[in-house]
Amino acid sequence: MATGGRPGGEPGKRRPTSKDVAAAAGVSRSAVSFAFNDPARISEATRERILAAARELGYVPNAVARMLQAGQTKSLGVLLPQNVAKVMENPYYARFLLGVGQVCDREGFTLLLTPPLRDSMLKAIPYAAVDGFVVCGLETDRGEVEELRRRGIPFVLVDSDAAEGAPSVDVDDRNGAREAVEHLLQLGHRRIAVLSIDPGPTVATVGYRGSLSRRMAGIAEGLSGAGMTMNDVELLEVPCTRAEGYRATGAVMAGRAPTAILALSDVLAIGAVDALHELGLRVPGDVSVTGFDDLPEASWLRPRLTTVHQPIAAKGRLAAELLVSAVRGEDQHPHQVLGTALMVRDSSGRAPAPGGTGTRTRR
Amino acid sequence: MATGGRPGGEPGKRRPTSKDVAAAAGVSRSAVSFAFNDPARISEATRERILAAARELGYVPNAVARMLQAGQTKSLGVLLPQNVAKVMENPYYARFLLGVGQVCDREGFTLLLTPPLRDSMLKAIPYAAVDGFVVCGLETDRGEVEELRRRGIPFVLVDSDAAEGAPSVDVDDRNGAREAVEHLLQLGHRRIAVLSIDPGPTVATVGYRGSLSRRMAGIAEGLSGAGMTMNDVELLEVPCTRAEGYRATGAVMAGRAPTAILALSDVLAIGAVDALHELGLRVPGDVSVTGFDDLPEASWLRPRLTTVHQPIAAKGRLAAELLVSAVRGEDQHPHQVLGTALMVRDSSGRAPAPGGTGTRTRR
DNA sequence: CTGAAAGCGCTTACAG
DNA sequence: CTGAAAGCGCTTACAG
Repeated sequence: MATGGRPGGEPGKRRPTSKDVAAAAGVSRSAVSFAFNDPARISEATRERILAAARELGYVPNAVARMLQAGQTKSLGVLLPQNVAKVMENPYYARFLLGVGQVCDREGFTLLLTPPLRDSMLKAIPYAAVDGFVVCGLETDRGEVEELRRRGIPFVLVDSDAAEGAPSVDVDDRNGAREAVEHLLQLGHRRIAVLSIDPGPTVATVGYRGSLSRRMAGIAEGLSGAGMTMNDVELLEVPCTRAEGYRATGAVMAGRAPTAILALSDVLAIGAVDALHELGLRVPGDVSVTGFDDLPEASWLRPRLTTVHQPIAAKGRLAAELLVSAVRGEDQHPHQVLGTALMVRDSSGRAPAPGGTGTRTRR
Repeated sequence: MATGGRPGGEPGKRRPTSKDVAAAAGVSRSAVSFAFNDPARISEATRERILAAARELGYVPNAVARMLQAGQTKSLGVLLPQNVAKVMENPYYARFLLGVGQVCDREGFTLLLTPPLRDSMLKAIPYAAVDGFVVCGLETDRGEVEELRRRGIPFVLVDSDAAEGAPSVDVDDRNGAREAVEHLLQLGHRRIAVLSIDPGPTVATVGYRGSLSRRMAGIAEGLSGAGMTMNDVELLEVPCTRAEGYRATGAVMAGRAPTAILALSDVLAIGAVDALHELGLRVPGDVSVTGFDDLPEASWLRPRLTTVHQPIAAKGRLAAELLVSAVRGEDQHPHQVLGTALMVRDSSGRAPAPGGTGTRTRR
């Protein structure tokens, strides 16, 4: 429904209300309501008359009024860390929303996409007509979670830092990242570039947050097994798009030219592979590439991408299920962590002979 | 916000209302409202007291109540032809929603995804708290558009049959499909399979609708240039997923084995290419494949997909812009048609020597 | 079987 | 500068 007085189809016509229908059918507004919601309570004749009047006037009950009265919206909000366009550009979110959508479809909820308001995810809350929020990638400091909780609105945190007691769903980012590094190290790679996701401005003041911090920790852990530290890898941080992965890879290959690129998202890895091909380099012959996410696309590509699988849709599904429970006031199962797994495919291989860009064909 | 009494964070705590805040701060409810919406109207001391009380109680204004009173929701609905999970599985929609999202972000609207209710797109309308709808792929018969219009809710039709007077956005499907066929015919293909999107049950009773009907017409037109008709091609209709494209291609190659597959979506085409590779067939050496949409993925793949480009994001953007105009009661610019263009890339080539599966390597 | 009344939580002219 | 009152459009006990 639309609350606005101005219609699109027939300009100038105010949307009819139950009062209009009641008048047209010569009954009370309650009778109109019953005709729609509890047909058994009125005689068939009256009901037919009301429904006919409604059809005639183009009446449908106002959704907002109904929600206010019902005290529920039957709609779930997804509080996004970026604007809608950015999110939709990222296949990761399409997959995540698929999972959330499965639950919405099954439970009869509709799905509201809520981007930050004036750069704040929390500020968007009072403008969303929903029964609760799936909060994506909130860069939590305790304050924000506390604030969420104080408002008494059901919510589930995804890809954040687990805040004690707050229902949340994560994957084992640390383990996934560690496995990816170890894989590359085992293949003999020592000059590794980490193609990471731009953590935004807050990183300077508060350090890494959420999944990114766990992945960084996993990388450090993996490196330490080979006696290396984060200082021994080249770290690039870019927005999470194929184009940026492409661009950054061009830049890094023009410089210290690693033998392996460990990307923290498949989208970035895909851009990296393209850039390497464009430079006339073979993947994995000259440079190995690993991704993170295991998007469906990762195995469509040639070479098929070696990447860290995370159950994205399942994460969305679980988050939505926890949220629906919370909305219904059922018990909470606070902190859930789903597993990751390294998928070794074709984009990673042994490091080229040590010491050398020698054999490498540069266009 | 959430209207529900049951919070997720602190169970049992009723959400505070402006009345609670007013009581705590010792002022009237109007004062509370002013503190949030028109701070200049009250003294700084009072305002601070109110805001402090609100913070203390975890109060945020109820979005639904606010919408009801304002007569607008600042949110746009997308009326989907399928459930949310299905839609999110289709990269076409991700791209379309990207376009819609750009406008929402810019104009400060939030985006509600509304799947059909009991198989009816129209039935979902009275449950959506939005100012208007982008209606995707409605299988219009005049009745439904008429009903939409009578309800006085702003709407814009996308990928439907243009209904006179109803604002709508389409692409030139017919031309796109015709170009794809002509391209294959020019390359010498005569045994062509059309891998089409399952039109759903209504097709039996009312024939093809919307973009699908236009694409079919374009194909027929293209074929006629070579003295062929629809009877001379093999038509397969499957749900629009990569997996179904894969499956159908396996089936069709086991049968009459065309030299070209014209898919009516990139997702299907991608599945087709995979299936052909799996069968040990070369693309385009043994079989040519063309797609429709020109998803970003189409040019990531090897071979890069020959496909019909349609400006998906632009379509979403334009639809949302028209809708926002309608919501604001501005003038309508009814029927907009965006262009398509054949992108000839690497998945299509000359038909193999006529007459023969002879040279083909079958695993 | 039907109607008058209260109330969901907010905002906003209107008085003071 | 602040408060009491009406109203957004609906639903639902409660009387009749």
